[in-house]
Amino acid sequence: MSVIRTRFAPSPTGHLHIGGARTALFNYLYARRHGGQFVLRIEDSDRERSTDEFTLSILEALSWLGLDYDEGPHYQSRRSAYYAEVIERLLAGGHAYHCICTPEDLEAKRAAAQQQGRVSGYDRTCRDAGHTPQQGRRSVVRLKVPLEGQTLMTDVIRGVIAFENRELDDFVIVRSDGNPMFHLVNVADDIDMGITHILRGEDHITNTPRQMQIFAALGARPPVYGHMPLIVGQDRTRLSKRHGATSVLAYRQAGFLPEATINYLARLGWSHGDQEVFTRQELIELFDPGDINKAAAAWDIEKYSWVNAQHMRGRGLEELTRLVRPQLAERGQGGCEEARLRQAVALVRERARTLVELADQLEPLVANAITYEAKAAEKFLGDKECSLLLGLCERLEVIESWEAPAIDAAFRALCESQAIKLGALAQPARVALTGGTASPGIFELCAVLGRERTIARIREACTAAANGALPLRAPAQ
RNA sequence: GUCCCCGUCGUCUAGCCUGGCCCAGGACACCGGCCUUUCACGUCGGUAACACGGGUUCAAAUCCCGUCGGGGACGCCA
Repeated sequence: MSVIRTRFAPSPTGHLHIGGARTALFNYLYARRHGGQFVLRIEDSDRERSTDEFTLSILEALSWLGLDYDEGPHYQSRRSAYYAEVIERLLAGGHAYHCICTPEDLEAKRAAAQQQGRVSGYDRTCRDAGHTPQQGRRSVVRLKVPLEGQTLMTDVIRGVIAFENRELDDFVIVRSDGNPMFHLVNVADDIDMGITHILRGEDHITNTPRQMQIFAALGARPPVYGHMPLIVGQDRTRLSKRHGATSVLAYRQAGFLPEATINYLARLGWSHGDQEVFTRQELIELFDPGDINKAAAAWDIEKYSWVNAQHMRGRGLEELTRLVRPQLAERGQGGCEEARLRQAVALVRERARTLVELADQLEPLVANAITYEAKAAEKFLGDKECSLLLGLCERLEVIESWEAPAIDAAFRALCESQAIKLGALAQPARVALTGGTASPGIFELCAVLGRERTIARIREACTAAANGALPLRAPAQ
């Protein structure tokens, strides 16, 4: 049994998107699962649309996801000599021919064919014309696909799929400018790089028989194919910007962890019994293309968030603190001392699903100045509440050890003396300290904030409220 | 239009190949109870699906046929 080799072959015409990331992931998992190799190949054969910027972005996204490759990146733009050789072989072997039909002619024929309900492919005008390249005449090279018979593809996900060869047209493999095209370079490279298995999107199903014809013409054995279901939006149409971010790196920005991302991506179309949360190692051990589903899967940010929360829980306090720092820094709150930040993280970690949410909740705990939700302030920072809060401050000042139990006791003592429920004091205190009505437990909150800060913030809030000078913020949605 | 793929709760899915254990299981979301100083977390419970129609069979989500619906591909893009 030879070594399994898979590949990811993105075209650098955009950032790595969700679908591409899952393709890369499955090929990576399959290679790792079987002790094979995972090859990265940049398909930049479209010089017009490929850019270095996108290549770098794709590389960065793969690195963030931890999809490390054993070989590459290979760049198609640097392999012209090899392709020229392959083209020559096809031409010499009578498997390809020069075609001098003009784009305008083809356009007209296509339109006519579609209108009449015929196969809209090339009508093979030049197939047996024996044209040779000539000075001053533009020609493309087409593959000579058999006119009869079938091309059978065995798909590991869908079983055998049969295509009538007459439905395949003599597609272009070399442009008139001499540059080889997708089908040709894709297959030529898969042969040269010894690729044994290809998992790719369902949108390639109809490309596969064409590519298999190139393998046949070159006398090479095609790899094992598996066509994965597409990832679609909630409305079941192809995923696009209007369904939310499609770029993987945008989700890093949104505070998702790479482990959670590959976990969720893997579960889109693949499953292992009832298990929902997987570590990278588990995915490698359990992945089997035979378990991939056939129907398209809808992208669901809610479930992704839940998976992310699960993975955040698996992280240690120290690591979570390290991960959230950049998020805080972006808001100008990166300077918090380590010990205090760590305490704050411990306090809010259970209530955040992403690093961004974590930073949101951390802000009142680490920032020097906060803003207030108008509605909350109006309801909980009236004169009556403020006098209560000022009374609280007096009690807080004399607490011996500034820790949650003692703070708890001070709150309760005041409530008892005023014959009010704890909530009647805790809620105003919460609003004064965080600017909103939702937060971690108030005693722990005070403890992390520190005595000075707690008392100062309450007093400032009361003064500002009395003067109608509270800095307001837009309500959280 | 032609070719190809797909069709289990709103969503991700288990089950389908090897019919009975499935008046269909889990998860997200949603609704309600508990916990509680708020919001979360947690916990307990609930609503909710085999696209439709024919077969085959003692028995079908599972096998066969058809219908309908959705998606993809039809480029000198990849």
